[in-house]
Amino acid sequence: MSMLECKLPDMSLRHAVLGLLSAGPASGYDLLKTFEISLANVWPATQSQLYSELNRMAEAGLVQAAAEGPRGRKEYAITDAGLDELRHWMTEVEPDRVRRSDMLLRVFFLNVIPPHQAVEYLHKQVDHAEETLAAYEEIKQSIAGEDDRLAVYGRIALEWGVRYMEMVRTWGQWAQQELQAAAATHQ
Amino acid sequence: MSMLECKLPDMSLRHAVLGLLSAGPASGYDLLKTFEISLANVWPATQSQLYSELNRMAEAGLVQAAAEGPRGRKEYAITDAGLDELRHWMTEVEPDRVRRSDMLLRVFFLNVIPPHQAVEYLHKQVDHAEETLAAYEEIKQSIAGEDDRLAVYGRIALEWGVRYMEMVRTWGQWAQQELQAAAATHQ
DNA sequence: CTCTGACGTTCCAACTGTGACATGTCAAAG
DNA sequence: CTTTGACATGTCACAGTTGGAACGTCAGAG
Repeated sequence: MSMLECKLPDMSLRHAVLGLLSAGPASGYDLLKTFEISLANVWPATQSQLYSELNRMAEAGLVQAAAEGPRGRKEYAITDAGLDELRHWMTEVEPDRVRRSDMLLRVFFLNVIPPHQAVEYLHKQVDHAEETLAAYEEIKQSIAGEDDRLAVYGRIALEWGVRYMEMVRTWGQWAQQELQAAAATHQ
Repeated sequence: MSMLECKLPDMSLRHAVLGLLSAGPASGYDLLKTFEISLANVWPATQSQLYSELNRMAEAGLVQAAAEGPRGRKEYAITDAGLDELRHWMTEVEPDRVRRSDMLLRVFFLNVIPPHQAVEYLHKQVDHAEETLAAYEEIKQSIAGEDDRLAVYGRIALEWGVRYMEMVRTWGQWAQQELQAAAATHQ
């Protein structure tokens, strides 16, 4: 009945951009690099998405095209309104916890393939977790020295990744045993 | 250069439907209920998506409209082609590991809010994890008796959820301490 | 008998995300 | 001087996701 019930779109990309710009002005190209390097595993974005979002955000007054550099480079800076919006999103908006996982979706249907293939599937997930874990541990070592304010939060996010991969690894190992135990019972 | 490089769309919804139908025929309405109850946390789907996907799948020969019930009810059954496609997806297609998380995205930008609010944010995540964990543990108890083939995989998926929530809980607690330690250092 | 609520399907508008294509600048290597 | 590759932005079509509106059936409660 009420128009208040309507749900607004997420637009987390917008907030990701605001977050990056809160650390200082940058061009679309700069932001793209940052997305590829440090936000790739949390909120990936393509170039086309980024540039059009920046234009929309400029129109909405959340960012300002601060300076024009060579090669048509446009440097954007966050505005006060943008900073307000970012803080509002950080503190007032409930994170969306629904997380699609086709890895886990497959687990629900493992009964359609023979048990040895199901075990193989789980084994592959463990392998992947171990590889990623090794990569994360290396990053962890490389940033161990820094102790500035920004590094603290980066380390906390990275730690999430480490613990997540450890979780997947032990879960996958446990699940394989579980399957073999079930196979033995049903022989 | 080559046309082989093009990436096909995911269509995991399609495979989720195939997976559900592999357990027996069902109508769009039935499937919708199953999505809402058991797949909600892994691959949510809306009614409009489901019905149109079912029509597309019927056209593609992956499912068949088996029987017409009362109230225009159309019961779909998986075909051999559908089963082949499901098995192919289970064993040959690499799961997509990119997982967007606006909860974790916020962590990257916690420096834009005062430390006490950052701690509060992490605390909220811990609370939520504990609540969800309690709900999962209850489900775990309720299905502890069954030991049929299907229950094995359901239990494995549920265990993932339990371990994930435990991970978030301990990570969040650790992160709060980390923040307080950092605040003390920089006083 | 009428109303309610569950059952059941279809269509549509809006937005997000993806990949491909188009366009052009500038610096450095050969 | 030409080519390569990084820099830099814009636009398009297509597919997936969401929410809502619309339509109709059937069983049971009052």
